[in-house]
Amino acid sequence: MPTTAASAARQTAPAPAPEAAPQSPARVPLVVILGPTAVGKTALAICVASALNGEIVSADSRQVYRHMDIGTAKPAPDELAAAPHHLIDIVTPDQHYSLAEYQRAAYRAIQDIHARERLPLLVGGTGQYLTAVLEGWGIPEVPPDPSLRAELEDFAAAQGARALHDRLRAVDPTAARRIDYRNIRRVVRALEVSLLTGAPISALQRKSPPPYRVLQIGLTLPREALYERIDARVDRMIAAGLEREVRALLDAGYTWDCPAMSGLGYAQWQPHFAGDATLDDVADAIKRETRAFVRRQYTWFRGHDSGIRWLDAAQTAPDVVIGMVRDWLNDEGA
RNA sequence: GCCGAGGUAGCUCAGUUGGUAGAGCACUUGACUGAAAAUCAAGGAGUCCCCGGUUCAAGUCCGGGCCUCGGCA
Repeated sequence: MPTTAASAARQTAPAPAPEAAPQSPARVPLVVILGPTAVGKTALAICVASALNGEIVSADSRQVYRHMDIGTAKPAPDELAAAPHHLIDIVTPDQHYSLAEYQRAAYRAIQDIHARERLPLLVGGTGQYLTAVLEGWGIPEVPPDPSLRAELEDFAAAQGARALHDRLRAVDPTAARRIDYRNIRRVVRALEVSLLTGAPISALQRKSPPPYRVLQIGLTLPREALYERIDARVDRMIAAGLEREVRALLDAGYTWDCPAMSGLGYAQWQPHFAGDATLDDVADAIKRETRAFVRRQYTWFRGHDSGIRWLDAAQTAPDVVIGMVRDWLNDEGA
């Protein structure tokens, strides 16, 4: 059971090793390993963590869910055991998890690791999560209000997306200008903040960067090679029993409208279980949508690149990265 | 061999009474502050199977050819 292995790994608190311990208490060193899905971040991060007394803080919006192991490409039990991991398997698939909760948990995990005199590694492909942590986004303190959201969505369905957007423009013209009226989800969120606080969301969005000294390593591959890796990985997931995993989730009572079920590798099974798609259709859909997803990831990284050192995953041995991180740690204070 | 259907964007197809082509998906790109593996937007792309004919004008009509699929032999 991967869940147990993960829990065990999380609870293990290895003895501090002074070798890589940061000397400056004021500035927490943070190594970030980011990149598109399937590029090989997990394996690299574990090598670096093992070599440099590190602990991994996952920045993956899907690996937070328990019982979703194959489809989220969660680290295997032996990988979880090889280095402490945080923010994996922390909620059930029917729970709503959010950016704000992630950001808080990530800051706490990074502080804790630093307090243990170990090296925090922030590793993942969820660009928004990474950026919110690194840039210190001040996320408006307005938790989602499901009934208000439903009400606003119904309004859009009845009156049209334009009418909903008009309501936003009336209370928050700045946000209205930035959000496409057809993107109902974002219009709803902006309105939600306005209606619940009386303040426009655009006025509440601030940044206060955390006191970290950051090394960002971006792992990348040529598009074609990455697509091939994705196709192979999807085939492997299916061979490893992805269908069984999805069925088990449904049998456990989790429904298609659970937030976790919208993820790649899960949502694509719905037509198959309804009898409208073959297994090949499902595999094709997962591959196709994963390829589209990596393009979105690159768009995010390109637009939020504050000094990412990009490395070709096929041409960079883990030792090279370990050396790079070690040099960077030794440069501290220089 | 005969009968029928069809050959239009990478794929599946739509193209109204003839006026030099569209849709979905793919592909590429962009947005993104409590659903983000979500959600939304933009863009490039086609010798309309080939040859000939009718016409001011043919993806569209006529003739011939090639190819694919189905049925019958």
